[in-house]
Amino acid sequence: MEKYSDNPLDTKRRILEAAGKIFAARGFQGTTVRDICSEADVNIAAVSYHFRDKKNLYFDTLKYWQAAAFQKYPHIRETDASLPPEDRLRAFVFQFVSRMLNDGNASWFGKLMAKEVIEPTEALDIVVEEAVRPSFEILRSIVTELIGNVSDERTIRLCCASIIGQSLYFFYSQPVIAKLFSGNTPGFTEPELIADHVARFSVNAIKAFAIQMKGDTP
Amino acid sequence: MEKYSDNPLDTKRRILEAAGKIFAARGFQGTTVRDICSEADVNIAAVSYHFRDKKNLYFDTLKYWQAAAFQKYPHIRETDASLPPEDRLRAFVFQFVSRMLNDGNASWFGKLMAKEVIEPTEALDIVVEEAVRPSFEILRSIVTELIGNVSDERTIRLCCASIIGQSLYFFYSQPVIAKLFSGNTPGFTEPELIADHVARFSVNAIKAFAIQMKGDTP
DNA sequence: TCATAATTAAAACAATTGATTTAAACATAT
DNA sequence: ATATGTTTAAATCAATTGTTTTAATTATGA
Repeated sequence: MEKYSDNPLDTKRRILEAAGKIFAARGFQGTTVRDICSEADVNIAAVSYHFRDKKNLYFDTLKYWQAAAFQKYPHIRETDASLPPEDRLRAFVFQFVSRMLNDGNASWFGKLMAKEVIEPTEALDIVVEEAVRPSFEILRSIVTELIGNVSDERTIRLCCASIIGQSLYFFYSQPVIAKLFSGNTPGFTEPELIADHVARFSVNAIKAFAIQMKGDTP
Repeated sequence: MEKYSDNPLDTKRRILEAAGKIFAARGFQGTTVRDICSEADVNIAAVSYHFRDKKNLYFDTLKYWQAAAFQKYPHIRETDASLPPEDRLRAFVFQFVSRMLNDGNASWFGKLMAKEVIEPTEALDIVVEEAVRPSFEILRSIVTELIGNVSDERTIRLCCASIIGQSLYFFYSQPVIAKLFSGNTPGFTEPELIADHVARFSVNAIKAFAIQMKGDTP
């Protein structure tokens, strides 16, 4: 048969790569370790040996691809704080959407995350604490600056949710949108165009909020 | 053991009820026919007898609960066209969110739909054509009226997507939001409050759009 | 070179699952 | 009431799946 891998780490990594692809496509339940091992071109026993069991492999896969996604599309930097909040919001949405929509491997984290949100397992904690919360805190600071100091915590949170919700929709619903518009979907797939729209839409909304609230509490 | 059902239709319906609950909770792959039959308190063979196989049962379950959800929360009526578009948008979002968030059985359709969107099967067609498209058309007419006749089709679609995206987020992300805010989530679970926020946020955004576009094409 | 540990291959196991089979229980009509 | 077709019960099948076992292969170090 085949020769052993040149690098002992190679087998482990090949499994993680294959697992990302297949878990992302079919979910935890829909994936068999045989599928993964076949895709990775390794023996079935390698999963038990390197990862103990399927569930642990799933955890490690999630962490592996989360790291990959955030390495390619890191959180927007603190130094960007000099920019006006409108620009920072657009940059945030762009990073957020790119991290998931990015063609190829990096998008596997987004798909894994989506499945985890819709049908949570014990791994939801990882997703929330290491991906959702950091993003949310950054967004919160942008929205807070944008809306001014006239607003309460609840309003800020709702506005953040509105922005995240829009951003996610363009990712989640790709198959639905394709069917709905018969594939004619200009502006629904390119991260730049999505970011432009979501940022503009949301800035408009929040600025009007700010004006309305200033009127409420003169 | 138990006596037979009083009504011969009872068995079939009991299976559909149980299937809705369990498919919604665990997805197609994560559900076993034994689980469903146990929950429905019927014999395993009843599934083959009444629904041919598991896949067909899943289809019928989807249709059954879709009908139930739309019976309880129908599309907003044409007669509402007399209302201003702001009010109609709020009513739309309220119906849309209630249809999914509604506690108890009716929410099963929303959960089934969410899973179908994230991990599509052959049943995605049913979801898009019978649930998504009709809703989208209604929303489109509201947004068109709201934004005025100065806008192009693409902008209208993007605004519709922003509204649907927000609405869905408050449903999809209940588990994430609960973790993120440690269960302290006022305004994130009640359909009325969600509808208030989403409608206000979106009306603000769209009206500003309308003004900006009027400036673009004088 | 040889011994020891690490890694992989191949086969097998035990449990689960979708589906079927066979016989019994039921309802309905004549 | 009896016959006929319908529905359910219980057992069984065949295939799949996660995991383990055993043996072979490779790398490493004295």
